[in-house]
Amino acid sequence: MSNTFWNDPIVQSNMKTGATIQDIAAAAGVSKSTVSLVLQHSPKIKAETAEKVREAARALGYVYNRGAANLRGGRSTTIGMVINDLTNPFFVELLVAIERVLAQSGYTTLMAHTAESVATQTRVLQSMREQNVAGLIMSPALGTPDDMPSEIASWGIPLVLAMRPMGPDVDTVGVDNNVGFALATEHLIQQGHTRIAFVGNRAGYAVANERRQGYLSAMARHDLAVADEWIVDVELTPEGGRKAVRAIFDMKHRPTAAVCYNDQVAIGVLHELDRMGKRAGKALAVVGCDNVVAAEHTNPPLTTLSAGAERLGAKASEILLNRIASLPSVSGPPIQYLVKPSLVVRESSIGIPTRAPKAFAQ
Amino acid sequence: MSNTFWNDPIVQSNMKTGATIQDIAAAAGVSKSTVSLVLQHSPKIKAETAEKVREAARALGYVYNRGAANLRGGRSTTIGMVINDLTNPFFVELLVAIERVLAQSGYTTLMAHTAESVATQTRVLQSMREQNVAGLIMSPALGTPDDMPSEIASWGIPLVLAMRPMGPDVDTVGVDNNVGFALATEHLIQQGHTRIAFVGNRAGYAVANERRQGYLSAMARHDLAVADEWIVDVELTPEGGRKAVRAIFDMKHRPTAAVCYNDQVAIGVLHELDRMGKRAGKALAVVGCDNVVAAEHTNPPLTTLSAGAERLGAKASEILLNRIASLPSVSGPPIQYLVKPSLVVRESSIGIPTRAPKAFAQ
DNA sequence: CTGAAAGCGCTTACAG
DNA sequence: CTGAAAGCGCTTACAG
Repeated sequence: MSNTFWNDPIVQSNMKTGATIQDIAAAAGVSKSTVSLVLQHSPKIKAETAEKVREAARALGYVYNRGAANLRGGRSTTIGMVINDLTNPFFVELLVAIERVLAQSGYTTLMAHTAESVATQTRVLQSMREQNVAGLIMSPALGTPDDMPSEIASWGIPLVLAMRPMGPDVDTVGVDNNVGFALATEHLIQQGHTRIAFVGNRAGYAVANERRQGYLSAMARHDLAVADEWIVDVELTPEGGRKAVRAIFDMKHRPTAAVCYNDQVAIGVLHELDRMGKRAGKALAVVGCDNVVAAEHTNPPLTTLSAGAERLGAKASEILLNRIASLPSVSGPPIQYLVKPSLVVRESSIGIPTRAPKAFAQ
Repeated sequence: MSNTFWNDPIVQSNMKTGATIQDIAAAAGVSKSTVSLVLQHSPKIKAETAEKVREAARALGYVYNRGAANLRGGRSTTIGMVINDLTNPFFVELLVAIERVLAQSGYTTLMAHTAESVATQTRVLQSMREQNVAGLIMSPALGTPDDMPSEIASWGIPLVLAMRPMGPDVDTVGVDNNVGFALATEHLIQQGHTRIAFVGNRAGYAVANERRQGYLSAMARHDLAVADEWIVDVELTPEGGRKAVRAIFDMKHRPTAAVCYNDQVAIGVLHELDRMGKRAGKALAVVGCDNVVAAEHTNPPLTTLSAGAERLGAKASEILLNRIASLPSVSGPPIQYLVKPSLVVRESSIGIPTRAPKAFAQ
């Protein structure tokens, strides 16, 4: 086991297996029941007894075994979080916000990343179910089957969707994409643009449809025609954004502005413009969506829609915790919490440095 | 419970509490023991019996209760991951890599974020201990007390540190910062620079010391003097990088190049240069560290040190899984897996666009 | 090849 | 205010 030729890494190899409430009971001269109640801060136990028990627990280096408690009590204090894309900083900000709120409420977060794979997502959900999670927050992978929410419901596990709605019967936290993208488009129109592209089309996916629709409705409202080629179908990545710029500069009736699906795409757009020796805001006005932290530090800084990952994450946690608290009954109608985004105007859409970025509320 | 004024969200409120192995045993006409063995794919059970049991399990919609199994079996299949800073994409890439490897090995990842708070970290570790994690991977918060690793060892939980070493007795996965920053500095010297700044000094922290030391050793090796003010002490954030640029352009003997603590800082440097109407690579050659995905899409693209978050994460998981497998004994000497970073050269350090970035191995 | 029994560490009625 | 007893869902020797 130990070897004379090296120093073992500091791992306590033959620990006495941890103390249990049984050991505490013996040490304190009371019963297991009493120890358990003390640990739960029950008012039923006399203060002196409680103190004696706590003292014994301390002396024995006792560690509460939450798994055992959950098994016996029929509860669970872990919550599963399933994220489709952690390479997008927006989802990381969301994750951090959720983890913080849940931790404050005494819950532990099981984290899983699907990388937009439905197969991975299925596996991960199965695993979380076996881990007996008390609830799930999920940003579903693209292509998730429509019946996934009701399948999860049949497991008896409350579910809150984040950012990607799947119908009115599922608790959801997200963004009013239609309103947001109309706002972004209006901003560009107000800057005098009439030929405006939409970059990052993904026909068939709800969120993409809403965003495109918001853009189209603003264009229509101002009687601005939209050429087919202006709806640029590229991947929702920086690389997609770069490709879109090349496409745009090949068009005969070239747009002078572009609304991007999200900041990831917009960052690619900014990058390709720079590589071509062009300046965003001059050669092409650019607007993104999500207001990731990095959007403040792009060159030039990126104008973008903001809904507040922090707030959305907190709301998702709150809804889920309420559902869990009311089990086994259901505490009210399905909740669709949709934030109307505001526009954070920076240089990428207006061509001159703004020293004090203004947030225009919708 | 149900209300006539709204459609309840689809949450199964009065689920029959899930089937257990007991139920399966009854349905299949065998004992609990047999069911348990079938579930573990034991070769001791006859194929026909196993099939009959599996059939019954399927019919009852049985879900394995991993918590109960772990309690009885004295094992644990969850691993805790404690990350100091998820706003830095490098750590996200690391997290994703680790989570993927652990999931493949049948482990579930408990995730926690400390935001560099030692107090939060202490709380989080306590919670993971109560959750009975089988092991811990941790990127410790700045200012973590030196005895934290031995404290965790005394709990009997294997620990692997990531990116931030805490002495030779603790299993660690990380980067040879000294070698890396010497390499980065040499690169700038080869470009003809003689006045080179180091941006992002944090005296007293091991990693910062190593990085500064690597820079200083390269300068010394080429007999280049280093003015005190060139060691720029700023926060390790984009904002810190911006501040550093302002400081540098106020110096009388102004440096013409800067080695940055990490990509986050470098991105701030690039940004402030742009705001001042200057071009990185021309006005100031810039090198970062981490090779985050975004470094490829900055304007101009960022030259940076790369150690491969993917590889580091995989290695950390592998080391931890080996330690767990060998418990309660210790499988060998402490492991210090230090990657020698390579330099990915892009435009920010050379002033002209590189179409095909080359990676110079150390 | 399969079953009966004990027990992982805790909580929760139920008595007293 | 405290204790004895049952049991959460599983695994693991031990018999047969």
